Amino acid sequence: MNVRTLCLGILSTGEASGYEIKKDIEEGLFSHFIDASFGSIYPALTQLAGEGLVTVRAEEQSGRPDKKVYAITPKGHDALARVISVVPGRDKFKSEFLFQMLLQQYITPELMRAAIDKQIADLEGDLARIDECRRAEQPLAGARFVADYGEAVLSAGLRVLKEKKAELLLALPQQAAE
Amino acid sequence: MNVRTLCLGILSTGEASGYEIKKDIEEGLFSHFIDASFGSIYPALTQLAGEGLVTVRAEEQSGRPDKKVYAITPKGHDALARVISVVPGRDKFKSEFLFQMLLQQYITPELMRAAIDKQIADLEGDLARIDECRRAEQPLAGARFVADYGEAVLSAGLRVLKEKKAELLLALPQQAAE
DNA sequence: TGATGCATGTAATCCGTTACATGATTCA
DNA sequence: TGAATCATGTAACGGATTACATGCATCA
Repeated sequence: MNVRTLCLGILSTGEASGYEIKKDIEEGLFSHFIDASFGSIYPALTQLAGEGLVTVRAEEQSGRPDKKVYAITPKGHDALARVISVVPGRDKFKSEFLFQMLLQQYITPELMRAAIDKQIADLEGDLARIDECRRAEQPLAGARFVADYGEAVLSAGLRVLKEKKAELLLALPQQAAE
Repeated sequence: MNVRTLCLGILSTGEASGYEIKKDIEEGLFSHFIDASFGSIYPALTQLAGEGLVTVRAEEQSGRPDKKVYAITPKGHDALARVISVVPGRDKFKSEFLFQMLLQQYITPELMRAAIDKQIADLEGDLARIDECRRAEQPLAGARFVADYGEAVLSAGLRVLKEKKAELLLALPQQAAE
């Protein structure tokens, strides 16, 4: 699933500018299972507009570039329905953290601790974000399910991490645990 | 973290050919948080050998191309220790499945059911793989932790999915649930 | 006899990130 | 005064996937 489809999906919930789409991806319900940068979002929107799948409207602003507000068209809805109508591919999960834990013999106890603490902070941050999304009323049908799924997965990881942290640090050469 | 480092990491647990490395990535402990294809593994190994971070030994075989067995060198160990000694980046999780669940209004009940069933099968497959890894004795220090973490995360997702499956299917337009 | 596993490699292509370019406003 | 937010865009570059090329052995 590419940025093109992602933009179409977000626009299906209401009009938005490229900048706002980026924020949705970073802070919204999409945030914990999708990524995209401006460098891919802006070209995707231009392309989508060129194909008539979205419309553009320039909103004038003082002291800033015009805000380009995109809205999905019926043709865009059709295209979205089409690309989304295939059995989805496998989830992809990449974790430098787990790679590091596997190869812990090569790192210092300090780095080990820093890595674990960062991971805990990341997970807690993600959970907080999901919580916020829950508060805000979501226009999407599956919002609650996605929030529940994300919360379950993230808090399961967090739980294991907190349980095993002391053990992981104790197993290291010298140096006491926290 | 790139395929180069990944190969180095796998070779740190013992010598292997490119083909075997691929199998490790697909079936071993690495499988649920890393991906790589032959198209990236073979060039990475050639590069690594060129830099003296690994050695190559050709094992003759009947009726097949020589098997090239790679082994990490002290220089390779140093390089691995160096690249691994930074606080890891954020986990990256991509899920077409969750995207589809969010946009469920656009898909048919049949596809919905197929997607959920596939996700359940994928998760169960991953869990079975972790279980197998646990049985096999792992040379890596963090193996147990990574297995525990992976199992917790995957089974949390699986639990939610099974709990909400009926609900998800009932929420759809016509068509009865299973 | 046809799929799957073993075994290596290259080239085209895709898709995306990072960095750069520009610049006003607002908050601390 | 310096950072963060708003706002859009391009170009260089990187990194990996996919498809192609080759071919024997084994199992069902």
